[in-house]
Amino acid sequence: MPELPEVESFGKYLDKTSLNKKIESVDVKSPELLQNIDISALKGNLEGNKFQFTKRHGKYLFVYLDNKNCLILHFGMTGNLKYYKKSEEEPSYGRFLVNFEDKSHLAFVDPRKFGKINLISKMEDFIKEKKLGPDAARMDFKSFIDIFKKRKGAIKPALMNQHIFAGIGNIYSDEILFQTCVHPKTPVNKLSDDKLKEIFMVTKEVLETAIDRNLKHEELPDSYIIPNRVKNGKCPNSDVKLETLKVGGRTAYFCPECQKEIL
DNA sequence: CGTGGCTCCTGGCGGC
DNA sequence: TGCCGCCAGGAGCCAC
Repeated sequence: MPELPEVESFGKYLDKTSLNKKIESVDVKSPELLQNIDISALKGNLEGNKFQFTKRHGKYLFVYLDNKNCLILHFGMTGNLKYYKKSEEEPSYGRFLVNFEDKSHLAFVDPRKFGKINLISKMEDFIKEKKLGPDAARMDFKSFIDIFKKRKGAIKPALMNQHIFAGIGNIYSDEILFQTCVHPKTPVNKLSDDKLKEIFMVTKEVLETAIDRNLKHEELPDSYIIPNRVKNGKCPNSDVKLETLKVGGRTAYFCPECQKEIL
């Protein structure tokens, strides 16, 4: 699930449910998710304090505490947040539970345990340490063009590379390439300036649309490839059967008619 | 620099 | 039904 638009939604969900409540206790059920901190230090930072506000960078959610430190959540492939009021509603695969004084709870749910939890005092330090590029929803055209003009490899892995721009993953990169009629293996240096500009514009638009629809719990537009990104799925424009390819180790779905390979 | 392969972990699905 | 292999919206590491 969690690429940039989903993480944006998780942030809004946390804002809506869990800010300014005193944290009574914390249950770390899967300590292996903790990266730069141990259980007691995490408890020491959270217990007795409150979540104040959230920020997002790429696929990371930064949850600021009133002690100025910041809890950092990464959702891996299957991470999610679940707020609930009664302990019998505790979800399966809750790896990390925050128990508030008002007896409600926020669970970090993650069946596959690819999620990661960090605690740090400065968001900027973390971004630097992880070498994350600018957030894809906030990138500007000039930096986009400067970076992509120098690239040589395939476009899809470049879009997914968190060191270039952060937030785009396998699913949304497929959408961006579908909307711009670009084959996922196209080398970046074979794309015209106009095409690069189009990719930039469409990236912004796709991310904004997905964020908007996520928040409203609405489906993506019918013209999108994502809802058709299933076995035997068809191109929403032509009814042609979608094909798959391994690109950068991930499965790309694309329309062989709309997205011709440039050789 | 860029790519491909492997790893972490768990559940769901299709095939035999 | 049971078992097996494969796949899954992430990302770090290593070898070429």
